[in-house]
Amino acid sequence: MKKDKNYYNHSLIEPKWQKSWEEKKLFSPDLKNAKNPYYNLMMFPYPSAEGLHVGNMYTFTGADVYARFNRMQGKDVFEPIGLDGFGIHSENYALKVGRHPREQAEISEKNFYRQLRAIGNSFDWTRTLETYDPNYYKWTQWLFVQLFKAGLAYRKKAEVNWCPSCKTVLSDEQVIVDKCERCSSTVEKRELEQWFFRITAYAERLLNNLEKLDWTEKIKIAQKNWIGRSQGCLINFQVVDLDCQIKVFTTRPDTLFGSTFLVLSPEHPICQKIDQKDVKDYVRKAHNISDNDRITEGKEKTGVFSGLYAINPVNSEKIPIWIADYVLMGYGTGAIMAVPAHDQRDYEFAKKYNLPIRQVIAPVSSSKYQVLSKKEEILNAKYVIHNTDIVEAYAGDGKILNSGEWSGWEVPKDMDMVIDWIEKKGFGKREVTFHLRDWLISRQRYWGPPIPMIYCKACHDAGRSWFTENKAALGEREVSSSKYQVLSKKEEILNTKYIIHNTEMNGWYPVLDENLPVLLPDVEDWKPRSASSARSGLANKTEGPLSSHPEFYETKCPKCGVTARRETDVSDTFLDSAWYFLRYTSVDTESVAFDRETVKKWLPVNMYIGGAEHAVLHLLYSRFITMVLNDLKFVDFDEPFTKLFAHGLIIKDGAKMSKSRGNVVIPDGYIKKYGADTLRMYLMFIGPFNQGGDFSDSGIEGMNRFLKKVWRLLSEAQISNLKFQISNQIPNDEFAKLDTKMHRTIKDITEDIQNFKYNTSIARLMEYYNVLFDFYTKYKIPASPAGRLDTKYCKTLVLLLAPFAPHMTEELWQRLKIKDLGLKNEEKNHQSAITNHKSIHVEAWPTFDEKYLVEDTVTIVIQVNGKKRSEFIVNSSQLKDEEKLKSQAQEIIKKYIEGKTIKKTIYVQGKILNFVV
RNA sequence: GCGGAUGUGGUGAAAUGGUAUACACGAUAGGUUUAGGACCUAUUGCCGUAAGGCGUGGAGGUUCAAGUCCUCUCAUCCGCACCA
Repeated sequence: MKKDKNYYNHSLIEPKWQKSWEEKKLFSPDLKNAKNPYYNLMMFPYPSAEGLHVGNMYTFTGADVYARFNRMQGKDVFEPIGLDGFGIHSENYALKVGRHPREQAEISEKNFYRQLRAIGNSFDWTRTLETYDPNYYKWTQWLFVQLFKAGLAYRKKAEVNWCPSCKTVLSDEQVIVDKCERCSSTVEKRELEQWFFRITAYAERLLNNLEKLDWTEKIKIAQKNWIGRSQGCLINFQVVDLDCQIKVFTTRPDTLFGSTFLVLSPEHPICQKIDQKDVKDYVRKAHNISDNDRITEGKEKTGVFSGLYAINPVNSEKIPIWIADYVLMGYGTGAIMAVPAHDQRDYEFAKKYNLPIRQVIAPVSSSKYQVLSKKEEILNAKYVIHNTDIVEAYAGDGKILNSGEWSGWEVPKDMDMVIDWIEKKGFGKREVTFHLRDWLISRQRYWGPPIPMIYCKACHDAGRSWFTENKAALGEREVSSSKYQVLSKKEEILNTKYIIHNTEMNGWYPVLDENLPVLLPDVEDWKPRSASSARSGLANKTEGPLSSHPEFYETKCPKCGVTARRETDVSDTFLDSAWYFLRYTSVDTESVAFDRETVKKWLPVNMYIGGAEHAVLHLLYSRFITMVLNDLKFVDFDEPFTKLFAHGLIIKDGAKMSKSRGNVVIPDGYIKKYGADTLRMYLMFIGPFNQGGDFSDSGIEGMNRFLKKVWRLLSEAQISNLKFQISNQIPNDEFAKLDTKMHRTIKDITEDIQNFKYNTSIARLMEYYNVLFDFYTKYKIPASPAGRLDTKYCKTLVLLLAPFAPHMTEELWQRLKIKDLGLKNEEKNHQSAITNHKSIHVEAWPTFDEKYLVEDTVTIVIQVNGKKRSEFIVNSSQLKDEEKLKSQAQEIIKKYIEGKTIKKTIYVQGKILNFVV
């Protein structure tokens, strides 16, 4: 490449400013005293070892443009960065390359921070954090203890998702259909005793708060669906000849008369008690197949008759109880009342097993549903109808029939009428059910914060637990959380998700605060172990690598002082990231997790930018943890992120970048060749920031060309002190045009950046450049670019460009401030000079004036019947003179309207003149 | 099945109900250059010599005027999924 004097040497200039900004702490706000705090946060990355790819760079740059824009608006912007380097994803990579996770973390950290510096973001480099740093995870463990003491962390034996490849349990949110979120292995079901966080206690609040959040709508919808609130009715069915009731949950209590059998999930407690071979076989078989197989086996329903009957409380009918795996234990009560006429699944089941079908809803006459309504005999049937011609269930509205005193009612929208009736009779009650389940927090892995809990067998045998000694504290908690209540023994059996403080908690004590952190020991055998090799201290078949290290787990009971055993599982990596935004404000404090005053000043986060893939993972967990901290009076807000913007995804060849696909694009090569500014702008130009796009390097040359053009226009080709002379040769209206264009550009770009429409912002910059270029080319003055730069037109260009191309604009800005520097220095020195002048990135963002937005002349389009036929230019002052414009226009388009009558004329001021003929 | 999104030139993509394709990429021609690159100029939705016509996945509708609003429909992508 030929290097003339005007050559923009990005490889010299970019590192120069990156170093300068960091050294001067230009982007490190004074957290205690900032007047105008603005917390601009991008979801922190987990440092994959290939390094930062352009997908990461895309999202970070997008967030950075926003931060820089706001900083120039006069806000004290805090844009921290850190690494989410604990957890399965990092450990799996370490496994792959055969390196110890700690060693790999060091390598990744170095590489990632190097890359993050090279992209030129305005990060606060004085306040970084890494989740695997003991100074950080000490407080992650502290947080766990807080949840435990609040009764929100508990152990229970439950059917959990087990990834055979990662050799650990997973939370519901980490199972995608039936595959592990990390390695895509099919997950298995295992009955294990595990630590859970009681996020379900916050289900209602997590749902209701959504309304007040200024978040991307689709994320709110995803959370809403995941929480999955449904309102309905709990109904008790007495089991015939047994002192036992079965509770079912239904959202359609109005169809109760049509319930002709009950169905239990194979995991339902009652099923375990039935001593009947076919039942036992079925239950065992159902247990052994994965959820996905249940679904994919053609959806053919299977089941078995339990031999038991129940009484339908509304009409005292004796109805059979069946067991079928289409009923899930994890939702509702694990038992349903089947209404085959009005539920498709029940219908299919009834058809297959020849069970009675009774219609109790008559479809409204306007309904598309024909099959039921045309059958007179069905409508008139009194009671049980076997195998009628009904071909599918009808789930819509209509009139209730065959239902005793309900017959003739319209199907009520909110079911209040029906539920009130049921409650009065006393065999059921109003109930709300959620899809959300408790957060399974333990992981049988190495690379995470050890769960800071201690199990003491002596205390266990004596029936002691932390709770037995702290009942009072806990009681308070129970009152403050509406949904959280201790159920009776009986309810526990039927409703396993609410098992609280039962014997499983006996013997458990949290590690004392002064003993935190529980350090993750440096062990050689850190790899996940197969179940068979696990040494069993507890009843668990499946434990993490730390369970082979007595020097780690052997400890003293905080209560009675005898030898006790530490928990050897580590916590889920999503716990690490559920509170990091708090820690950023207090990375240096050693006495608390976060400084309350600073947090109060800076949080909630003003703008959180991140990927939509975290809709039900990180974002839900962070909200939950914040609510807990709010309840425990550690923070005074209960939502962590006021605004959330979901950016798009950069894909490559139509697919998400991933190492398995081999389509990961690393930015380093592009940065080396074109510079970070070019790549930043290219990425931002691909499309709207919330849409992402396909990465191809075809357009990158063009963007580099644009930046070089700007540089050429404004850099000092010949060093000169010539001032810009306003020459008489230049007509005044040329300046008026420039002014209009400049103010228009400021307005458009300001609005576009606020809406994350970076692509059109850049387009406007290019247009503006083109106008300036034409102007300076046409008039060939001033003689020197240095003089050009010192005009408001060019300063504005540089300022507007600054958030996108921070390095080049800084260089230009500093040259402007030291115009004479070049006279004394060689070009080389010039490019490496750092000045003490105010950085462009803290200069004021240009403002526009409405009065300049009005143009002198306007083009009016002439249409005939809505079709464009011509146009003409009118002086703005004449726009109001409608009659004159009309006659002018008619003259112009004479040939189109000759011989026709004008029926109507529509004039849109300054835009369109439409003749209807 | 439910929910969300997206369909516009050769490509990435613009368009408060008001000139469809801004801004780029690519392509073609010319200039400049020892050559290549870079740079500059012009052209570039489709059909047509032209006049003109046709064009925003498809079919209707509302309107003086529809990419935009309404109804139906097709395709692709992404969530969730036997949720009672």
